[in-house]
Amino acid sequence: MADTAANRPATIHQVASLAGVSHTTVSRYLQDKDSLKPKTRIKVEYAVKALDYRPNLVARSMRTRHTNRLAIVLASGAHFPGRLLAAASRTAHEAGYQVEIVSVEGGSQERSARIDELARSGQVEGILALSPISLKGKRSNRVPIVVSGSYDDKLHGLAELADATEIRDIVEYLVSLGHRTFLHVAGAQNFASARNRKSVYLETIEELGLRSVGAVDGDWSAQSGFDAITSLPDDCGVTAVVAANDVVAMGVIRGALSRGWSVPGDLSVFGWDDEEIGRFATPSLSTVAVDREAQGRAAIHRLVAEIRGEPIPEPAIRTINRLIFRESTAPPPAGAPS
Amino acid sequence: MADTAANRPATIHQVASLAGVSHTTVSRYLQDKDSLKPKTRIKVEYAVKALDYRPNLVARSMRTRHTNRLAIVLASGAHFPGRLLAAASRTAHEAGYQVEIVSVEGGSQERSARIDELARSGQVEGILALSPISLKGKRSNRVPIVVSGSYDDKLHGLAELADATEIRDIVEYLVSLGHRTFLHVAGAQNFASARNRKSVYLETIEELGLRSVGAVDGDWSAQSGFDAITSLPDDCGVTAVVAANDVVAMGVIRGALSRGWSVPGDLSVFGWDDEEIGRFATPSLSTVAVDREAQGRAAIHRLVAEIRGEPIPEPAIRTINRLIFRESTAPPPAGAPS
DNA sequence: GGATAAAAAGTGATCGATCCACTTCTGAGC
DNA sequence: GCTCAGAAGTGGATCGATCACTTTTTATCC
Repeated sequence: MADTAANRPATIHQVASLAGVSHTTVSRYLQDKDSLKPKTRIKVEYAVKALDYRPNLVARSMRTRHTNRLAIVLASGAHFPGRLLAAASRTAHEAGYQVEIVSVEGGSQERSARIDELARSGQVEGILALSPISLKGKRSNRVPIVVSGSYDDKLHGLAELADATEIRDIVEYLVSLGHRTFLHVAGAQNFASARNRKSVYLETIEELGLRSVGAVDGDWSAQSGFDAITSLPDDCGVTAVVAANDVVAMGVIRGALSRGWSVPGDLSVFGWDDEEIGRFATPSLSTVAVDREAQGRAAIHRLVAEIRGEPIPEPAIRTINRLIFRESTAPPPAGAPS
Repeated sequence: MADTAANRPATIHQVASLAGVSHTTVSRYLQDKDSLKPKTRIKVEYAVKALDYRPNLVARSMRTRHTNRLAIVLASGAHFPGRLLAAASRTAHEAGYQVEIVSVEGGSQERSARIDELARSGQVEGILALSPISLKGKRSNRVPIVVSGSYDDKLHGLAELADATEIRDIVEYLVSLGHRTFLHVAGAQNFASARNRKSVYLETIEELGLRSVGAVDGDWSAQSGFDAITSLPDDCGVTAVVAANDVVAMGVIRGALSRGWSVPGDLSVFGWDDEEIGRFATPSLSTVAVDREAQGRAAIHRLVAEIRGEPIPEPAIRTINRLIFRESTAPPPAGAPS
């Protein structure tokens, strides 16, 4: 009906003139409906509805100098942390921000370049990086960047310690079953979570006086787990594997079967992430249930605090990762050295 | 050095005055570096570098009325189509668009509302929906919306027919092994891909004169596959299951084992998606390798064409889905009726 | 009823880019 | 020297909001 020649969306001025008020009044209405006299409010309300008016967010952003948008950056190709993102998204929403997920291809430096570009384009107010990035010295960034703790090491304390603790718990559990000789198939070493788990694994092995036949650097893939097992010498004596995550664990199990080792009869395998398939695989996977929702919430809270210049919240409620014991772990075979 | 009092990013005017040219010239430089005389270009180039100038994209968008941004919408809980997104992202980039992935919670109507909001906020120029949405009559949307064919039914021909064909191929393959009695565990029925597969399954059963003990509606989860199998009567005689995807197939297998049926000895199971874990599961999954990259590219091409008012590209190169035969399928047990 | 304060509404500038309609400068070719 | 075309400058207008002020209206109190 009231379309302009160009068929453009209605502007605040059109609303104002239809309502018989000034554009300022409409603007006030948009920000706080109660600051208007009831009679005026009704007029504006009517005009907004009649013209099907939606404020142009680009114009608003330009004037207010903030976009109310956050970006979450992750490496394309890497596993997609769906639950974390959902929680992060919801948390950001509650804080008044829109979230946009940017999947960046290429290596670490390419990603960093893209993040830098994003940071300075004026399009987002903060960035949460879920993939490892290398921000070299030159960063005079305009917006806060939070690198999630469970994926890199800038976010001390958020989830790192938790990661560490559980690896130790896993090893201790396996020891309690009788295992003495271990293997760790680590994740990609540019991820801090992978580095942390690996170093805690090594520490624990040393402190408890156990034997490790290696801590193999993988890339989070099932293939890397498979390769790690199939390339072991026959007489290595390993009876328990701590895998970087559930997918790697699946590869480890398949590799073990391919050499005639039964799981868990000859080899126990522990995963990480509690993915759906782990519960239904055969054998089902012992794993670590990670509170991804809490991680997502915490990361966004931290980011929002940085944006607003508020004190950074302490990760008071430590994320609680729960060990889940299923079929892939059992006591070692009788013949194993102890 | 040249920071303003407010420490704001440099504007085009500051660049112009440092370079000793007009702001118009700088603007020209930004759009086409070659339209400037070399001497002028160098001056501008220097000023841009010295001030570390980045054009304010918000201001630019406001004036040009386009944002060069696309949104890909997906349901927050659903499985994340990583490969498709990566390809879509890259393709969009090549066409000059930034991609933002919006993960929307809630049901179909909530999602549609969010998409509508997105469509009219003036923030994106096109939307690719990967989750089922119900755009009711009232859509007078400002921007094109493409709903991916493999996930819903607006995008005729992109992948629907392909979907259909492969289900038939699967059944025919199983028949060639000797199977006569089938079960289909379908995906969530608000997904067109799930509906298509189901109807092609039913058609094929009928046309080939086979027996189906049911086409159970699931929700893409392993649990739904597990439940479908465990709730079958003992004497149903089923020897082959066509699952909605690999995760469902895992659940089916686990369910079969839980009732003492061996896979593939007593029951053959076919999956869909060729996910990494399927290759390493035990038994490894027979499945359909889907060309997600091609789907992502095609969807973006179509969306960009709609945005630019160009003719919609025909899905000329049909996405080729390849059947992969692994351990989860074999001839039926000797005792099965034929 | 009039003074006064508070609330409501209006006016015009502003954000940082592009676009427009000109004018002016520069240099090559004849 | 003249013409002509391309490059560059000039000075605004424009996009659609918000915001700092100013002005008008309303409410309150004596």
